[in-house]
Amino acid sequence: AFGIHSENYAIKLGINPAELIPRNIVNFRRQLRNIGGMFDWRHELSTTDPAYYKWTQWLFLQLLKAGKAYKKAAAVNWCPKDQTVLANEQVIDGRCERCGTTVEQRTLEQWFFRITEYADRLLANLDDKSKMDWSESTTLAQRNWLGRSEGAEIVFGGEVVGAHRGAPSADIRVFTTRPDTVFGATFMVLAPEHPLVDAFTTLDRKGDVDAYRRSVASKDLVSRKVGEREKTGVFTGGHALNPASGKPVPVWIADYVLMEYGTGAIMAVPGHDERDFDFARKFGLSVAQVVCHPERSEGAEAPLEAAYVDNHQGVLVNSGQFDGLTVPDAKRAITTWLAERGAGKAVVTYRLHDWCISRQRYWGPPIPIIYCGEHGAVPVPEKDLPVILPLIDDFKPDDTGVSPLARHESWYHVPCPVCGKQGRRETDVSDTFLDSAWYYLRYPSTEFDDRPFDAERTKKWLPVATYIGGNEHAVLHLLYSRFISMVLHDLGLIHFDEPFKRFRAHGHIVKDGAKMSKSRGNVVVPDEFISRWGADTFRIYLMFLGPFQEGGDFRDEGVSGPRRFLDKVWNLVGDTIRDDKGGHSRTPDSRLPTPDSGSPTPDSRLPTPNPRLPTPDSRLVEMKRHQTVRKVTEGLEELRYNTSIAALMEFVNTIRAENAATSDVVEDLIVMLAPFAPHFAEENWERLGHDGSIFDSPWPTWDERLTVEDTVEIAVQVSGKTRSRVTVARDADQGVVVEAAQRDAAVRRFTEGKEVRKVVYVPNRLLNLVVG
RNA sequence: GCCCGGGUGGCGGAAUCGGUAGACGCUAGAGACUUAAAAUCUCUUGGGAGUAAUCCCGUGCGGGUUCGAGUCCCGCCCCGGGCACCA
Repeated sequence: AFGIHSENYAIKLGINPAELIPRNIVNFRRQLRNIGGMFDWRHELSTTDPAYYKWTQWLFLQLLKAGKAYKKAAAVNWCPKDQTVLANEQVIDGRCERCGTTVEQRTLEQWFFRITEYADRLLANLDDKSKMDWSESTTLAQRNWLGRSEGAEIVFGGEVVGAHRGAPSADIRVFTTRPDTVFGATFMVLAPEHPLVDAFTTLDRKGDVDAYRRSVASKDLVSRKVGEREKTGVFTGGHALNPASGKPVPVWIADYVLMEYGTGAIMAVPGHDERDFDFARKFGLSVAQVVCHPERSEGAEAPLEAAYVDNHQGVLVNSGQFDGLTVPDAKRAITTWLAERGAGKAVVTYRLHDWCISRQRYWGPPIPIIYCGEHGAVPVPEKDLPVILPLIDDFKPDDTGVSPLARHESWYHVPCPVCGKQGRRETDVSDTFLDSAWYYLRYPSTEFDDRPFDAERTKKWLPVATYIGGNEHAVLHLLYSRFISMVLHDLGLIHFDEPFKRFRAHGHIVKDGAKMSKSRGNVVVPDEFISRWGADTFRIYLMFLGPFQEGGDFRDEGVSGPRRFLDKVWNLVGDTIRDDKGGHSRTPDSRLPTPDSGSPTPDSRLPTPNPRLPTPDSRLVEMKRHQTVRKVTEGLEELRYNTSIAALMEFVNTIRAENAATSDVVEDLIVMLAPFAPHFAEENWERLGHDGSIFDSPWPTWDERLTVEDTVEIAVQVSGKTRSRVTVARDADQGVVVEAAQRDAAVRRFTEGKEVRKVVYVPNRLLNLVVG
C-alpha cells in the first residue's frame, strides 16, 4: 500500500493517497473474498498503518545500531519523472522500472543498507536445499544479480611515475579474473572518478585529463552504460610498474572502467580482452600475446588480429617461468607467485551494490532520524516511534531532490533527542521494499502492539513453508527479504536466516498475445467474470489454463469448459440424491466406508440404473477413482493444477459414461474438488446430507494396486513401427505376448517370410519384433 | 556476447527413468431433442491416400545414437527471461 506505485496512482487521480489507498483496500478485500481466497482476516495488515510502519522504522534503527545502515553521498539513479532515486534493482536497461523513463545520475546524500556484506551468504544459501527449495529461474536470477567473480587483486607499483606534481608514489590496485594474463598487461586504465587520477596526471596532461573528467561527469549513467560502445579516454602522462614483467606501463583514464565495480581500475590486457583490444587499437597502444591456442603454441609471433579470449585450454607464452601452463593452472600459479612477492592476492568480487533505501517522496514511512548541528544524524528514540507521516495537501514530488515533506517546517523542526536544541527530521521516506522485506514476520503477530513479532508465534509459524510470487521480484523483494532475515537472525531476533523455504514463481497470464498488465490495458477484471460465471468456474478456469509456472493464454470462450464441468458434477450429485430417495438405507450424515475397509460394493446398495443404460462397470469406476485420487493428491502438492483438474474431468466422464453416480464415488469427487471450487463443494456437501464444512472431512486415499487394470493393451511394433495392439493379462510373460502378436493379422503382414532377429519386450507396454 | 526456460493439431495444453504422440478442455462440423433458438446429448475433428481394412507423413530446422527419439547427443533457427564496457 505504501510506495511509488500507489502514490503515482493517487497523483494521477488527484486524491491524497491517504484517502485513496483505504478505498482500494476495501475493493481488493472484496475481490479476494469473492474469489474464495481463504485467509485469516484477523491477521490482515497494511504497511501504511502506523501500527505497522512503527516497526518498519524500528527495523531501520536496529540496522543502524548494528552498523548495517549508513549514509553517504553517492551517484545514484534518479528518475526525472518519478522524481526520486531508485535502487539499482529498480533500474532496467537504464530505465525506471515503473515508468520507463531514462534514469539520470545524481549525487545525493542517501541511506544505504550493507547488503554487500551478505553477498557470499546470499549466494551460498541458494545451494542449501535444507533451507531453500526455490524455482530454478529465480535462484538463477539471484546468482546473476549477485555476480560473483573469482580472481585476483594485483598491485601495480607507482614508483616509476614520471615527472608530475611531485605526487608521492602510489600503488594502483586492480581486480582481474585473468591473473594469468598479467605479463600481457601493457597499460592501465582508471575510472575517471578514481581518487588516484590526480596523482598520476602529469602537468602537461592535466588540461586534457580534467576536460575528459568533466565530460564524463556530465554524461548520464545510461549513455555511459548502455550507450554506444565507442571507446574514449585520455593518457594521464603517468606510468606504473607491471609487477610481473617489471616493465613500466602507461596509465590512462577511460569511462569504460567503472568506479563502482572491483577497484575502479584495471590492468589492460589488449591481447586477451576485447574491450582492452578496442582501446589499444584506437589509441595505438601496444598489444602483447601471452596466451596461445594449445595446438599452435609455436606460432605466437604474428600480431593478433583480435583479442584471444580462450579461458580454458589456452597455453601461456611470453610469461617467463609460466610458459606452457594452461590458463586455469596459470591463474593459480601466478596468483600464488604474486602473493609471495606482496604484489597480489586471490579475491572474490561481487556485482551487488549496497541497497539504497532513501526515497524523496511522500508516500512512505519517514526515516526515523533527526539531524542536529552538534550531534549529527541522531536516531529517533524507539519510545518515540512511530514517526507519523503527516497528512499534507502538496504531496507531489518535484525536481529539487528532496521529499515533499521538506516543505513542512512545522513537521521537520523538532528538538534533537540528545541535546534538545533545534534539529531537523530526515525528510526522506524509506523504500517500499523495506516494508515488504519483513511483513512475513508481522503476519502471525498482528495483534501485538508492543513488539514487531512475537517470539513464540514466530517460532511456531516461520519460516514460510511455501511462498508463491512473480519472478519480477527475484532481485527485489526476494533478495531484500533474505537480507533482512539474515540481519535479524544474526542479531539473535529470529531463529532462521532464510525466510522462504519453498518458493515457486508463477507464470503470467497472456491475453490477446501480450502479458496481462495494467499498462497494456488487457486486464480481465474478475468481478465481471465472477458475476457471469461464478467464482468457482473462474478459479477452475484460471488453474486449468496452463501449467502454474508458465501461466497460460486467457481466452474468454475457454471459460465455458470449466462451467460445463461443474454443471455435470452438480447433476451427478442430483442423481445420487434421487437414487437415495428410491428407498436406500444410506445414512446421510456419515461418510460411507471406503472400499478397502471391506464395505460392500456401491452397486449392491443402489438401485439398478435405468435398464436402457449399460450396467456400470464398477471395476472400471473403482480403478478410475483410485487413479484420480492419486493424480489429484500428487498434483496439488506439485502445483500441477491443470492436470489435476483434467483428471477430475476424466473421472466425471467415466462416472457419467458408466452411470455410476453412487454416493461414495460422488463424495470423493466433491472432496477432491473442494480446493478448486470451495463454494460449490460446500454447497454440494450439504446437498449430499452433511452438516459440517467439507474442509473438515478427510481427504480420500488410494490403493496403488487398485489403480491398475487386470488386462493391458500392448503396442506391437515391427522394427520399431507400431503395427498393432494386443490385449493380454497384466504382467504377462514375453512368450504369451509374442504368441498373441504373431496371431495378429496386421503384425503378420510385416513379419511374413522374415526372420525375427530380436525381440524387445517392455512388460505391460510394448513388444518390438525386429525383423531382418 | 554470456547464462537459463521454451518451440507439440485450428487454439490452450497432455505425455519427458527413451517405449502406443495429441489426455483434458476450447473452437469447428454433422446428427438427436425443439414450432424455433439457446441449453443439453451423440458422433467427427493433426495432414495426406483409400469404399474399406489399412498405409504414408507428422512434436522448430539439419545431422547422429538406438530395436525404438517429442524425450538423449552434435550443429543451427525462432520466442520469452536474467546479466551485460562487471575487468
